[in-house]
Amino acid sequence: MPVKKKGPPYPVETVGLDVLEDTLSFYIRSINIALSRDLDDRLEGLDVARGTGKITTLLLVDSHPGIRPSVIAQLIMRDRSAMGRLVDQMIDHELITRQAAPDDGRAQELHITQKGADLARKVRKIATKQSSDFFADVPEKDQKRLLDILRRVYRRTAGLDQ
Amino acid sequence: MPVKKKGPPYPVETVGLDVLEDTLSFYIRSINIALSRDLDDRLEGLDVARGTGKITTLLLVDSHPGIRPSVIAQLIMRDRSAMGRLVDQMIDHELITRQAAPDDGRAQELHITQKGADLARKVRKIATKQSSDFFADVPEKDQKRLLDILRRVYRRTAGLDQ
DNA sequence: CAGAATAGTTGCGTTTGTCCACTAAAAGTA
DNA sequence: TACTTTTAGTGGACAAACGCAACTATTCTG
Repeated sequence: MPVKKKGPPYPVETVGLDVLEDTLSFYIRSINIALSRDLDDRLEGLDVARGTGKITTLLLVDSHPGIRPSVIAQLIMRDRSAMGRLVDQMIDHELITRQAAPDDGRAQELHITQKGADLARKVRKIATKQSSDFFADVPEKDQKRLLDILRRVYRRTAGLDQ
Repeated sequence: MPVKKKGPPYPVETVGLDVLEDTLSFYIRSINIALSRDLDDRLEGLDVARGTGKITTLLLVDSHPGIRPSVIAQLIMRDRSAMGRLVDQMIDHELITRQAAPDDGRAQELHITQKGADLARKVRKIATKQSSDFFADVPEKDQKRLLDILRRVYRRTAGLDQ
């Protein structure tokens, strides 16, 4: 007669996720957690840890000199107040500069600094490597597919299409 | 000679996302934001707003009577301390109960309450509907594919395979 | 029995984001 | 021109949530 093993009544590997098992939202949200942690680890001490916000802002300002905060805000799906703080922070770190827009007194234009440009180069490498490492197990073909689908969802959600 | 239009130097629709354009991480992280907001809206006042954590916990406790906090923690990718607080909160709301595990003095077993079970029923409906609404634009076939791929990534990340 | 590992708790600090109200400027309207 | 509405950005207050690290109590290993 086999001895009854100890251990939890429901070992992790065997637990069913109820309806979440088939829910895209659940997986996106869970993977997001792991993804963000992994990315943060790799950005250790780089003035740009935590959140998609800083990275995206840095890269956008670098590749679009004079871009406006409100435009970035929409792309990273944050409200203007959050965006403002983000900009403040990056200016403190001397990654970007802010100046009034010449043709619109309400708006600002953001520009990259030397330090920001240097960081942007590093961050590009890290971000792309991180993503490909993280999804390394996913077959090439599936990755492409995933990218296409998610890009579409993102663009629609951010209001970039139509 | 055409008059020079006002407006931002880089209108949102035309801004390229630099290397992020092809980075899975970026899309996952961005979509996650929209997804979470949408879900929170739909959970308005339901004792279970904010975070994948509460929903998953509720459903798991409901479908696995006696499940342990540490098992759930691993599935939702949180540390034990975060999980503990989550449990406290749900007990305060009288959604679940906690008791010592009979066979292991260190462990606990969680059980659903009537109120919790009722809520679980509602939440199942909301969560599945939310996900399918949100991804309604994605063709059925792509959704299946997405689900398969993401499920695999999740299971690997959460350490459920092997 | 001694040492290592596991489950859970608690305190601490940090960060992050959201809501709301407010200013200034520009655009629309008549 | 005068009036209204919309847009860009700022600042404060507030509320969570999360992770780390330290600590207790069990249990497992050898």
